[in-house]
Amino acid sequence: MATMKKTYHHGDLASVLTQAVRTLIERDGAAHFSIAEACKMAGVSTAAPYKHFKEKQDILESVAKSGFQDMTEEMIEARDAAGPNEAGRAERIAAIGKAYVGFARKNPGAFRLMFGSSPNVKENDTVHETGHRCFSILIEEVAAHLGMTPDDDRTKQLSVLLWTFVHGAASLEIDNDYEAADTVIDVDGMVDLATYRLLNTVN
Amino acid sequence: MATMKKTYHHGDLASVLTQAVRTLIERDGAAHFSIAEACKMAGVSTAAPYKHFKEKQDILESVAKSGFQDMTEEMIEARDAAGPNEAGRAERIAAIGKAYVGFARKNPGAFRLMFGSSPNVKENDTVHETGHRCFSILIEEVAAHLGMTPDDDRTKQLSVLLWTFVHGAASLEIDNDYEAADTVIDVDGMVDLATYRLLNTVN
DNA sequence: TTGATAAGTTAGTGGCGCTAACATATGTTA
DNA sequence: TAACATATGTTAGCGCCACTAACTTATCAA
Repeated sequence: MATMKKTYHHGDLASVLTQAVRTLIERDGAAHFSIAEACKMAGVSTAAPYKHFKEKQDILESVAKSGFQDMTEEMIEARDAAGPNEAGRAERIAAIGKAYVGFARKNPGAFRLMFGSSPNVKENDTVHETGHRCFSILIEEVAAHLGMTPDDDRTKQLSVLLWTFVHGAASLEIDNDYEAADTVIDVDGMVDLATYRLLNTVN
Repeated sequence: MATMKKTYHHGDLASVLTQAVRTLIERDGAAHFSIAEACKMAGVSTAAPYKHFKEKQDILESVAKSGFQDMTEEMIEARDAAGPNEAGRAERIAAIGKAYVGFARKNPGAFRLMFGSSPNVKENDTVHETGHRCFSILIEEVAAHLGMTPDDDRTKQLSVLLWTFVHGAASLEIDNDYEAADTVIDVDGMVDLATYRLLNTVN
């Protein structure tokens, strides 16, 4: 399928369109990209997408899902590169946080789409599930750190605390809001520091 | 001006439109509201706004500015209600953080507009300045807490650390992302806890 | 070979942001 | 008070967009 050309049928339009949209989202933002332009990039008419997606929203959900998959991969990779999870070591958790911010830095448009609510792509079941699996990477690591189960509410509460910080860091960085602080900001260093302080013993 | 009616000239269209847009932004998001609908609400033709604003973006900047003013007021009020700023007390700083989250909760559309970047309203000088003044509320409180000047970089760095957390909390809450954690979350309580832990001694 | 279906096309609709040309109200000055 | 300049409305229309209807062509299975 990938090598088909010059046929009346495109061959793999759904995934080509998803990729084109992802590119446009990084350029224009999820709110302002146009399907029409993605069609030009893919070399098809503006009506073609509607054979694969019911509406614009569906394409965005497809993009969000692929974003969550990429983010999960990058978090796992960063975690594994950070050494073992031993008592008192916060490096693996901090590495997950820095991967989270790193993903946002590289894919700001996708990041806003994945976590924003206009459009709200999270009500789609598969997007929701993919996002949930992404969050569970952090949950598992915090559970191991605390010596508790992933289901324990103390595990969840601490994970949410950590998530909140890195989400703020990612958001403020990609939206250029740190500029208001009039000082040089080392976001990764902040994540290290905040992880250490927020983990500080059990609640 | 406020009581004029039935005249050919509207009287106060700019501020009526700004208010209509702010209402629509809360309903549809800053990306999806339409000027046309705001015109219907104000009872004027779709061309009328362009006598007061060069383009859609200008109306959004007007909305963002009024949002920052409201947020600043609410932060000041919450801070003053939290008692004196004495050594070891973090209540005033936490109160500012909770007011930040509270503003976002009550005005999610305006909040996203103020801190988001699509559309980017912060390049407008007066918006930028109003936002800067808002941030300085926190800076001053942290400076007093540390016994340092607002200009000291340690003051700024710690302020940014605190801001990052509350911004994450506000964003995740209004975008319904905490749902992924599958547990009850007390955001205000989290802000208290995080403020205490992040303040913990000097960097 | 054929016939159902998948996946393209063109043409068109209604809504949008925005502009041009025009109309009317307001306020200043002779 | 008359008349002009300017501010602030109007209608009409452009080009772009999401999306649909009706049609055409390719693919695959019987």
